[in-house]
Amino acid sequence: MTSLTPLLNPVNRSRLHEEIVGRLQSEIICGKLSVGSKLPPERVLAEGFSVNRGTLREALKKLEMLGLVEIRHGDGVYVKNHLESGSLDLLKSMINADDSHAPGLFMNLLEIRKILVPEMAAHAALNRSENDLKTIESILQSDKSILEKDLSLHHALALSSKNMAYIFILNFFNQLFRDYGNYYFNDDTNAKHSAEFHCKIYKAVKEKNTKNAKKTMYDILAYTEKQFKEGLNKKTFTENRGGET
Amino acid sequence: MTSLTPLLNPVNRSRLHEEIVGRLQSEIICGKLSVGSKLPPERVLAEGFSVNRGTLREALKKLEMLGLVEIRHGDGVYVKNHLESGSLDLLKSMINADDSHAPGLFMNLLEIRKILVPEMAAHAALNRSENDLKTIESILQSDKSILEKDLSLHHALALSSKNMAYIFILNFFNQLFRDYGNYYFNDDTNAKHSAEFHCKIYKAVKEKNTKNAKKTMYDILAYTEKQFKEGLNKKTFTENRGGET
DNA sequence: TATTTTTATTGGTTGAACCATTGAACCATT
DNA sequence: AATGGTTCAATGGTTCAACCAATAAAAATA
Repeated sequence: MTSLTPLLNPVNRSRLHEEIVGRLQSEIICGKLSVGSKLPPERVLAEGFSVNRGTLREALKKLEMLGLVEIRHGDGVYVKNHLESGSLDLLKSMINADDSHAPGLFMNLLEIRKILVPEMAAHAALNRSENDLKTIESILQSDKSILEKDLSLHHALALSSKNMAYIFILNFFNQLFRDYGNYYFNDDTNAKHSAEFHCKIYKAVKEKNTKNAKKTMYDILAYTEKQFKEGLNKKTFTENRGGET
Repeated sequence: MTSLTPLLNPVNRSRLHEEIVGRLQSEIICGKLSVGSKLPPERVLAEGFSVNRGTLREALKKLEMLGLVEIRHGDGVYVKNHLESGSLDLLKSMINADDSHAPGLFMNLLEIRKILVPEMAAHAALNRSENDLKTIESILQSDKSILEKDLSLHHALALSSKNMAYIFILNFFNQLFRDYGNYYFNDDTNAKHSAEFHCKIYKAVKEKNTKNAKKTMYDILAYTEKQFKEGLNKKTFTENRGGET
């Protein structure tokens, strides 16, 4: 199989409770369900959605984890203020669900990434072991796609930093870029820039040069941000998901 | 009620599926369940835990959201590499579950907070509206506890930054400090330091002085980090949770 | 009025079914 | 041998009908 499968997103075959999560999520976020108000009982909600109570409960459970509702045994389900209790996963959820706000939210994330990840690179350069270095080497020499290389490299740097918080936050970014990264890497100029970046950052980490690691990382992220910003003015956002190994 | 309820952790009245989440979570993280391996079928697992299948499913759903397993319809449930796919919520979960690693993980988070939140403060100073300023004022003049004031203030700054990513990441920190913050604020010297900080940051934001906002925030976070670091050498960590409005 | 007891509501759990998807084995065609 | 279609068993997804457990509100009691 060659590269004849350009934009085959994994078909959106939502499980039933996911559908319910999506609907309630948007109603909570847009304010139709006011903060602090009590939702109808599970039995009523289930009936309303024409769905079994167990299925509905799985949806509520997910909404609870996203920080959108609070479930109180014996009492009811209450709408929370997502601005006060929403989780990072909710942000991802919002990007995937709301086309009109997605570009802005995405740029918000790139902004933060630009602050955090260069610092991570510096820590990686400082704390990396010999094994970490070998791992990075083998990633760069592998025959994976440029996107996969990039994701793996970032992950390896997170591991090298020896800070679990970097690792988990980076997982969040990587999950996002696994969906939207091709929008960037499909451009040959961008791919070339990133390939150069891979070499530079490897060198900096090898030499334990924290300053260079930080600056190298910052430069590529700033470049990436610029490319996304320009691109997002032309096309709609969510149609850029997916495709190609 | 005065200060006679110092260390009453919210009684561990785990809902049944939470108990299961906890057990599977620790088995996955410690490596007893190897990455990529398939879990027994739901029906078997449920029997093993002496629990209904629906209950077990709610547990699996949560593990899926934490990035610990992948559920494939018609196939099975597979263990994922939490270092590659674990979410930020998992980090919180680990801190609450694993006493021996909690201090290290907590310090990891403080490290990142020290990088991110000063930048957020700068953005807040830059982008704050008149309304944002009034909100901050009323928070500082309220009669809430110093901890609650601190949490509210940070939230208000996040809102002022006009960057949704800051808001959601800050929610994460706030949820953590709602549990462990009293460990810091119960010390009068610390409380005094923070009260001064509140005034300083308010002034900086009012004047739209991004540099001062950033530095003021950095200073208090560095101080906080130092206090936690010293404190954690003396006592065990999780016994410091809780208590007191 | 304050406290205790009762009751109705509501989330949590259970058990037994059936539906939908997947992967593997098997078969047929080429 | 390789490809594509068919069947079948395993497994997650959903449904239904109960019952248990916690809560809040109402009623009874002191």
